[in-house]
Amino acid sequence: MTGSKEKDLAAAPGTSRAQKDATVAPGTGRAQKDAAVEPGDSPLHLDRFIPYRLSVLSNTISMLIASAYEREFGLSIPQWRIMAVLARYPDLSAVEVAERTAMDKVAVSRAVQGLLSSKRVLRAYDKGDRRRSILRLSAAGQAVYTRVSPMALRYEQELLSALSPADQRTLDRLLTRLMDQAQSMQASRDS
Amino acid sequence: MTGSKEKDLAAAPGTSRAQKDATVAPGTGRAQKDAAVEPGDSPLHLDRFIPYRLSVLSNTISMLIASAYEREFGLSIPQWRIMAVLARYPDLSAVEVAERTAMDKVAVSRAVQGLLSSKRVLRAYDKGDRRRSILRLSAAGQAVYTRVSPMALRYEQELLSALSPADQRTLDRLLTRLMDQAQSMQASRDS
DNA sequence: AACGAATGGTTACAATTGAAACTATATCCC
DNA sequence: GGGATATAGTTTCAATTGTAACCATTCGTT
Repeated sequence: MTGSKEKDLAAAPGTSRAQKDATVAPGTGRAQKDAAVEPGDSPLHLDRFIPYRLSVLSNTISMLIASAYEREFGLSIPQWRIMAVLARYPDLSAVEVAERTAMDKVAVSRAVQGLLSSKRVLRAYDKGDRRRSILRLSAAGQAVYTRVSPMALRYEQELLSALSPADQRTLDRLLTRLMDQAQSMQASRDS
Repeated sequence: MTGSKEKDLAAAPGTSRAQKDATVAPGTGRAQKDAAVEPGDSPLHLDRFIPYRLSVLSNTISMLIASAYEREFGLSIPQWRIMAVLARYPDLSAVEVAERTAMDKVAVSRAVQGLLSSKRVLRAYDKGDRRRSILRLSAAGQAVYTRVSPMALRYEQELLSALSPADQRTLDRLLTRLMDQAQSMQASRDS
């Protein structure tokens, strides 16, 4: 079936060959490849699309940081988030942790199980409401946290060092605004 | 086993009960809950941590938009990305698509299979190199794209409408800088 | 007190994703 | 020409994640 099926698609002359470079820097002289579509013809360009760029940026950063404390402490992102919130607010229940970490309760349950078995979190149950758990870092968990958190903050600082202090403050403000807007869009959809 | 195990953890007086509100607005007068930890005692506060905020923001937006074109066109995020890039650059191979969509080749392979079976993408093979595929939108795929992309752009606009035009330009600039920095951090780690 | 609804949390199962192995073709080098 | 090596893409298997169902307990109502 290699016979004659390709021809209608392998149309553009000089298309198939060429191209050794991975990034295809624009403006390299020969611009034949994209001949069929004028830039601007297509209304949406992925590289300019803010949701896409946010997603790629966020994934890049998360993987960068996560791989560091995964490698060094065997912590997953959910586990690390839980430790961070328990470090500041001990004795939260699982749902309270979920609210503060933007995770759902299933994710919290699973991550807590991991933290329990690695003995980094202790769990008790509320006397007055025996459904509620009461979570806090163990001494070992505290110790891990005091080593992980400076590392995380260093990564953040290194990232932000690409921005002037003024731009850093602006970023903070823009993120807050965008988050508010995103939440209101979500709320209006769910209404 | 409900006997006496909880006591060592359910320590803080008045801790277990109380708390009806989900968000625990700071500065509500009674600040007993967090008694054990002074704010500032813990070096890292998740709500202020840029990588965390980026992640939550990005996920919120992605889910918001994705659920729309999933519901209306049965498109997943990877499929939608591929269509967007093929709309602008027809006749790319799978790895070229991967490069332009920040996806790996396995993800592209799977998404392309979906797009092939829904007849929204056509695949041919390069005459000169029979490993290379040549992908482009079908007429039906084009038609879907011309309906999806304005929708995506409307979402983006609605999101950005929370920012002044000047702030929108600033956001663009900051995202570029941060992405460059993230990539250079990644590169220096892999080195 | 007793029944139905709500809440906290876990479990089970399906769908998605990631990593490694694999097939097929092409290139390099002798 | 013929083996080693690289590249394009798919498949396979394991791990992660999402969704729904599920206990247990508590609350609200009568």
